[in-house]
Amino acid sequence: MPKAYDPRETEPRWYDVWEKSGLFRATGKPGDPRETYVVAIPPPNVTGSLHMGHACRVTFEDVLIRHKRMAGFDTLWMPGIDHAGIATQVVVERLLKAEGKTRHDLGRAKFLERVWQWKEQSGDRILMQQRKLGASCDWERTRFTMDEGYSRAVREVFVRLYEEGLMYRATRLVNWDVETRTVLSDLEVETEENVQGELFEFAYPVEGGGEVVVATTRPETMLGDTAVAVHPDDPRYTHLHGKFVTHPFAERRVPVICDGVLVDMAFGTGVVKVTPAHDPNDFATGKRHQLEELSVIGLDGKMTEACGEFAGLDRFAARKAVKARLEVLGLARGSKPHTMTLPRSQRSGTVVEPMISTQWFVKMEPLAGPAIEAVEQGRVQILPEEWTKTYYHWMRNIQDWCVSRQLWWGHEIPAWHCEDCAHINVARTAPTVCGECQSTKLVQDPDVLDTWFSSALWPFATLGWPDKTPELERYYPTSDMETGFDILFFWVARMIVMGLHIMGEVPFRRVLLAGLVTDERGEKMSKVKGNVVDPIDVLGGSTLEALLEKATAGGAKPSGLEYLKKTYPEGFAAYGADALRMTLLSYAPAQRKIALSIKRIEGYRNFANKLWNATRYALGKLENSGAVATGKRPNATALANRWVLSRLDVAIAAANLGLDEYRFDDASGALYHFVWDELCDWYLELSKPLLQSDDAALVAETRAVLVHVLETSVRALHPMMPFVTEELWSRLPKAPGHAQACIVAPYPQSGLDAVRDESAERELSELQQVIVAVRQVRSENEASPAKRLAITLEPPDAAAHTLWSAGLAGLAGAVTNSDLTLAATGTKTDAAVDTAVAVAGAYRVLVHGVVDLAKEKARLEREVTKLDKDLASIAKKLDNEGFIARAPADVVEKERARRAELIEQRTQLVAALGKLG
RNA sequence: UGGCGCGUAGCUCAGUGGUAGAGCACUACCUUGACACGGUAGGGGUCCCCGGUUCAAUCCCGGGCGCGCCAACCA
Repeated sequence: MPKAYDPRETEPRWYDVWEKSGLFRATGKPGDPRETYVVAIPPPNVTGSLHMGHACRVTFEDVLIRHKRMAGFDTLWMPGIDHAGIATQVVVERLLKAEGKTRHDLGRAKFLERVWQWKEQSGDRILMQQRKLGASCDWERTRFTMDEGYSRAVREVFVRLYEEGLMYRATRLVNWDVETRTVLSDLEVETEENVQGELFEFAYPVEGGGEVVVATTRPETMLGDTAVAVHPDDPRYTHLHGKFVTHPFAERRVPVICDGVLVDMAFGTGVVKVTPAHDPNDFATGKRHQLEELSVIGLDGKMTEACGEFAGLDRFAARKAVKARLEVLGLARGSKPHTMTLPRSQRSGTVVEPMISTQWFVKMEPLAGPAIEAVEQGRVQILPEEWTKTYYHWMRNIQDWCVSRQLWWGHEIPAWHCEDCAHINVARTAPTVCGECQSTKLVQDPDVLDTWFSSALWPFATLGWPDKTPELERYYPTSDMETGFDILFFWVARMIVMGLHIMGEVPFRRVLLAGLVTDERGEKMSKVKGNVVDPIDVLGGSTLEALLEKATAGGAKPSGLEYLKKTYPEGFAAYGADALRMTLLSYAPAQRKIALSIKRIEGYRNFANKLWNATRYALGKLENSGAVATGKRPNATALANRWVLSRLDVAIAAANLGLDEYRFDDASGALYHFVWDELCDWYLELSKPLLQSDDAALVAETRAVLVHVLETSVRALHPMMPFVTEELWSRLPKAPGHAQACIVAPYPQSGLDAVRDESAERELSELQQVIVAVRQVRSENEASPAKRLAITLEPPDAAAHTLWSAGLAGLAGAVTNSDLTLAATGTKTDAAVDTAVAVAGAYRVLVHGVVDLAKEKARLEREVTKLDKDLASIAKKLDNEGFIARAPADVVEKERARRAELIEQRTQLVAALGKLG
């Protein structure tokens, strides 16, 4: 067995074994008596390559699944890929652009062929990358949101909603992305804050003389102004009520209206230009006053025919031109800087243009009610709980959902427009004649559906709905939905809505929301910043040169490259999937940010190596002994053996609890600390003298405990670190009839695989205190651990004496490399000048032959200072009458006992100090 | 403007009404037969500030300051 663990060899080998042996598969058999546990993966975009966010999803979900699989559930982890409408179309259009073509050159059918072609060649890449992280999905069930069956589900839901009056077509002011030329839902619009813009003022001449000055950040929209509004109570403008102003470019009379909702008297001039066709507030105002909605910006972002001399200009060019013309006409009234927020498209980044357009909408209010109720009643639990408030807030203020998109790549809308009577025929299959006029001139709606509309059906569409499949029967509702909090509205809320409405049942029992993975400074990873850490590089390692090259290719800024050089001067070692997984798990999942640090990954790489070497040690000690892990807790009599089983029990209990309650940090932390701080630091050290004992029964017991504890620890860690644990498990000697592999071995249970033994813990902690005291003296006085020390130990009472004479004395001597003499109970040895006196709990430890008296004095003084500090804080309580009178009796008693012990310790140390002079 | 959250060691973060923790970093010593991807010992904190409740507050409550996210938004 090599001295250091190398994940590069182990990981692909075991993954292959698991997958080929069918160990990831759910049975799917209706008769299987096991309870089910189901997770539907948040499907990554087909355009995507694995990033840290995905790695986080894969890790968390794989941990959940592996834990439940080992715990005996019939587990199904449903994998898949999302067709990602806009993102994918943009990528393929970019490819075409390189060939000097647009999608319009190809036409719709040819273009879609190209997208499918592209999907075939790159679609599986991310699935392969998920495997590298150890994802134990049931791969044979992999679904794509544009599969034939899935499309049927989408169509079915659309038609049903339409039939129920919940899907409707309407002309509204919508968010328009002029770059990709499609409508966006409210959620796809992001606001850029603190943009420095200008507030431009100009005058409208009032009919019959005078003028009113209005202000705007978008001068070009004045071409579509169909009113000027003042506040009805504004005394400055009462003379304008009922008047008209003249539009300087169009031959148009524009009415002055009074509107208390739109106008804020205190802002600007108190007069507002009203452009109903291009502003949400103005749109609402227009409805209130029956104003004309004049569209002046076209879907292509250019000014429309209605704009006269400005027609055809790009919206931003038109802004300049309008301003210039107003200057010429003498109507400009200056401008001032203005801080504002800009709505931008999440996809293209372009400024979103409010436009009047006819689109398909889902009526959300009737659907939101049950979705709120389901959470209120606990049928869906959201963790961390704080998010439920956010969920309610959004659901209670819900707006109708615009679901049509002017794209080619996506689910086609199952609606056919009649060219003769304009009737809209919504149907599951293409109709041949119009249901209204029997005309055969039917044209399918050219739009596709919002990708999130199909995603909303994910938990049941993946299981075969609308067919009544056995899978659907067995695995719906799913168990946990684990995902990033950033898509709570986009996806989770909509899945709950659709699950309840279509299936009549929640889509999952729990929602587990995780934070965003950022770089170690807490900054979002972005190609431009150059701080993207590719999970695959972490697994297999990468040089700084390769990292820089990749960042450069990704378009990183020079400052980003500097950051890379500074932060990762050595590049990455091959840390392995287990190390990355443990690192991600070590952060509290609910944190808003998971600030991933490479140093931390290195720490868990070291942990994997620690576990590897603990096993290496054990295998050496077990060789040819016939000791095997039986899967049953061995009987233990020796203190160290009882103790390690007790500590293992505590760790197992914490691991199970943490895994059940979405506290992966607690679960992984408990096992990490058990393995490193207790198993390796204490038990393995104590086992060395035990295994050298002449007592054959003791040696046999210790071997049995050693192999059991290690094998159980490995099983307990498996969900988190599947690769190294599978490898070690395969090497550990096991009794016949054991499980096929660690991945399907039973998950350890508190009380079964280990058992709490409080007296063993108490007694061993005394041993630890004594050992630490000796080490402290050694470290302070005589650096060399090679020097053998002579020690006298004074036990506080007869019981302690018995314990130590029964074996602890030998252990302590062996571990501290010293000859330990156990003093008779009640002896107070008069310490010689070269003897250091240490106090370990109630024990007095005398270390003889100490050379450096000055250092020993310093050590004692430090100890006394610390005791004084502790005593002062206790005194503050015990001297307080209120504390004695009102604090619980056991708390008071505890403080008194502690004070007594500290005073005794102090007395001992002061006496020792006196000896030193 | 509203909602949610955060402020704890140099850094990244756990945590609790009664003794303040981890990982990394730091200091000293140690290549001991599992492991230098290691061991032993050690240094390091006004738990953001001000009030209140309490015998006792880092924790609960109120206010402030700073920061983040989400939602809304004045042309």
